[in-house]
Amino acid sequence: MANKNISMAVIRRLPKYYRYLADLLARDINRISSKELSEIIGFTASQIRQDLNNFGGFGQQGYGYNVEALHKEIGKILGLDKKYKTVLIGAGNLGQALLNYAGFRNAGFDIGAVFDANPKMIGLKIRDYEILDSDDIEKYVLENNVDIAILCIPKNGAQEVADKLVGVGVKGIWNFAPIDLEVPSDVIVESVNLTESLFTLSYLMKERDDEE
Amino acid sequence: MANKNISMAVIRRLPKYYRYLADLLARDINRISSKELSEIIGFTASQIRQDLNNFGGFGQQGYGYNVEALHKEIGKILGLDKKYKTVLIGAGNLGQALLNYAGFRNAGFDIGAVFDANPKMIGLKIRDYEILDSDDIEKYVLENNVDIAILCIPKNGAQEVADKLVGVGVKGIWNFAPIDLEVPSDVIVESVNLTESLFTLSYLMKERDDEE
DNA sequence: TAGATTGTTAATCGATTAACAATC
DNA sequence: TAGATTGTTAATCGATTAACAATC
Repeated sequence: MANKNISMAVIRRLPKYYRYLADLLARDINRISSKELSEIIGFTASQIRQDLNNFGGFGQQGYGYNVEALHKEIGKILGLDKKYKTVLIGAGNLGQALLNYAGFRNAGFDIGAVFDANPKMIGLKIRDYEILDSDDIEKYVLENNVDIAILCIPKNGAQEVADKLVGVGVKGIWNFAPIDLEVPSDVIVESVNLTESLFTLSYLMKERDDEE
Repeated sequence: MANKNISMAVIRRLPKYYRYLADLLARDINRISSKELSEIIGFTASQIRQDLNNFGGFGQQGYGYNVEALHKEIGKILGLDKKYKTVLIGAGNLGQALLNYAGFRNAGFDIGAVFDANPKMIGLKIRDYEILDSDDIEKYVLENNVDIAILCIPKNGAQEVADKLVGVGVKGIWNFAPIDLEVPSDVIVESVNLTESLFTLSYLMKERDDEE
């Protein structure tokens, strides 16, 4: 066991630090204080120092932080140097959008195969991937030691697919199905729920209109 | 001004209540206590009662909550009965995936037009929509009183497009570009950042592996 | 009525912010 | 050295949980 329980609030700020530091690097800025970073990222300087100190003392009194070094450190903290064998399940529009998404390679997620349950899709090629039959997922996962599955399937059936995946050793799921998957505690689920995001926008728009 | 400042934490739980109540309705369950709901949704009964009481006393002592009535109330709180004129900007894979996404109609977001900057895309038809030239967005927004824009374009240029949209009166943006848009305080931005979600998954996987 | 469960106040917990000694 | 800024402790703020009187 490595880390003293880092809270989710902190974890979800890390990608933001990483992104803003990359922007600074691109602008050839190689030194930044928590105060300056605070002004561009919108967190308090105090919070920034607290957050970073969860993982180590990356700064230097009187100087601030070295942008390149800090960026690299946060990349390591995020585990972007690790490689994970990944499969994509569901080759509909959203699945295809994700397949075209360059972010995977940067994050070390190597998509090995794409599956779909629709007979009309099986055998088609998208982006170098021949779409495989969903019935063969378990076999593939076992033979290829797949770590992570990206789930782009409808709500119905998502839990069953997740159960199957967990049964053959998948340890992480990036879930786009609008459902809260139930998995054992050693399996990680990170969900992107478009409906919840849209409903939140709806709420905020209504609240905005009420304030007039 | 209507509501005494509801915290974001509460707001982001509302869609989840709405979804679980819909599930209960579909199973013909028409009465539920905070304790029972707690067991299926995973929040404490106390939190559920606190959350709901921000908006009114929807329950009845000794009885619990009427599922159908509560579902309807939360729908109203979320503003799902309101209609918003919407445009989709960026007709790439993700844009197309969203266009096929049925959720919009339920949430009252009526997509009136689809835009893209790529000359090869302009004029093509997807799902009854002829893709229009991004150069004509401002004109369209003004003429049609568009309320909300869905932004499915790359990071570069996203801020400029947002500026344009705000300039012609757009009041809400559902943002899929991996950037923190800067907008006036009366404009709502709800972002879905896939990279941040993926990086969070990466962190949690690494943390999980460290614990072995 | 007795039992159940809410609405709401009070207590606790955790996260954010402020402050400042340490130190580069 | 003097000035700047971190790392870290203490204070504050806000969100969650517990408790219970009100009441259906």
